[in-house]
Amino acid sequence: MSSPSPKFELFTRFAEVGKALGNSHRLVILELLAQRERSVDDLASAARLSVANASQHLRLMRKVGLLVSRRNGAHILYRVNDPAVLDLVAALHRVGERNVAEVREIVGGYFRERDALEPVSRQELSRRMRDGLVTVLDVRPEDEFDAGHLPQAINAPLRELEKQLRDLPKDRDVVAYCRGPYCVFAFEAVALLRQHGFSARRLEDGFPEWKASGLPVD
Amino acid sequence: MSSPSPKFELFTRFAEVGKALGNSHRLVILELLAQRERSVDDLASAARLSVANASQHLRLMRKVGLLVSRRNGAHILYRVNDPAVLDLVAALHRVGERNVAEVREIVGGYFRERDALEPVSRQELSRRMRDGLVTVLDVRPEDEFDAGHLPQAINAPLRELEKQLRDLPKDRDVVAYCRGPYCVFAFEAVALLRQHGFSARRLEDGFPEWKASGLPVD
DNA sequence: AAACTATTCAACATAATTATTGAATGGCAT
DNA sequence: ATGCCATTCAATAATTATGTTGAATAGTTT
Repeated sequence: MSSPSPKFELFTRFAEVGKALGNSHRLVILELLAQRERSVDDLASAARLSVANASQHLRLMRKVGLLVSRRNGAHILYRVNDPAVLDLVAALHRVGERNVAEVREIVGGYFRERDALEPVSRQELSRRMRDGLVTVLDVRPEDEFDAGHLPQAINAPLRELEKQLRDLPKDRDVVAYCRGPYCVFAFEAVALLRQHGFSARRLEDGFPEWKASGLPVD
Repeated sequence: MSSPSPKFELFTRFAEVGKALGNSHRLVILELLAQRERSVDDLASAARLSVANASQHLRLMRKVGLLVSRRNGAHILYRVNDPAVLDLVAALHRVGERNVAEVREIVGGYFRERDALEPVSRQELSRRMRDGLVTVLDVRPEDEFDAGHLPQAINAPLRELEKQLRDLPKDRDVVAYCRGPYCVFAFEAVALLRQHGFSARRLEDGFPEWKASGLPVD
């Protein structure tokens, strides 16, 4: 344990990964990239960052192994390549959610009031989909839907959801999902659906978690 | 997503947890506290930090929910209270190990050369312990052993291992473990045991992982 | 080859983190 | 109460992170 031991150097590398997770903009980018591959300027506008700044964040995350990139024509596309990264982000969210007092307030004050009912678990939704008893609604933007979604899911981005309501069968429960457990789209969609008389709940988390757990995707 | 949305604030909290993981000294402290509860000055000397500095690191980790503390007489004792934190640290190590190129070099250059054989998995060790075919060696310091260890394990801190060698049966395999997958003690112990003619391997990870996976402890 | 475009780099100002020092707090024991 | 000890706080200096700007690069398209 004297001077920089090999073990301490390892821990220094691990700490670099931690540092890379230590910025909210980067966590937003990570969530976006958990949905699908995206180019730098695409990400920059989605995360409301300058291109140069987004590029720097991306470079850092690639350096510590959270992301990989490839060239496609004029664009450089980044993505999350390692399922272990999704585990890591999920674990981070879990600890954050459970333990940070202020987070509890935000979760309680904003999210819970829009979702009196408990969310649906992946297993439960999977079972009810087999029985054909449920309408599955993907409320993410169309591009993310196209890059992969739950089987039988209907894409209904929030802005267009109101128009699509008439096409949904009223006699079936609706389960809405989006990017992940803290994605506001699903909460808003459930609120809107209930206003219009639907029996609606949200999936406990989002598409990346569904896919990572080995359940089928289209 | 306009201005500080509730979701972005949540991500800011998550990022604070990430930041707390973004320092190698704090990761060392976390590993120590994954073994057992410890006081501030105890930790400070174990991690080779000043007391004031250790106190600051501990306060930060407590703030974001990685640690909790309680008073015991004149001392304040810190510990890891939430199993989700162990998951998080494990996920961090996994990503770091898999993806950071320099880590691979360190692992390859230092650890692997001391451990030609593959480590033993928890399941394998558990099975062989049931069959009574193996000597289990806990090479952590005595205080950590006393706070909890694998059933039937013999405590042999590295410094005393050489003296204890004569008491170990030579006809049985030895499996050594310590604090976690990157704890040097187990590597050193295996090297020493092999020098003395034992058939020795190390457990793939350490005591906290064993305990967290629900296996029995003494 | 030239013009174009997406991305990265470099330099900078600002802000945050880190470790140190020494002082302050607040239980505990005499 | 008084002194003692472990811990925390406050102030500081050095280091590192962040986001902007504008320029450089490198690959594509015309």
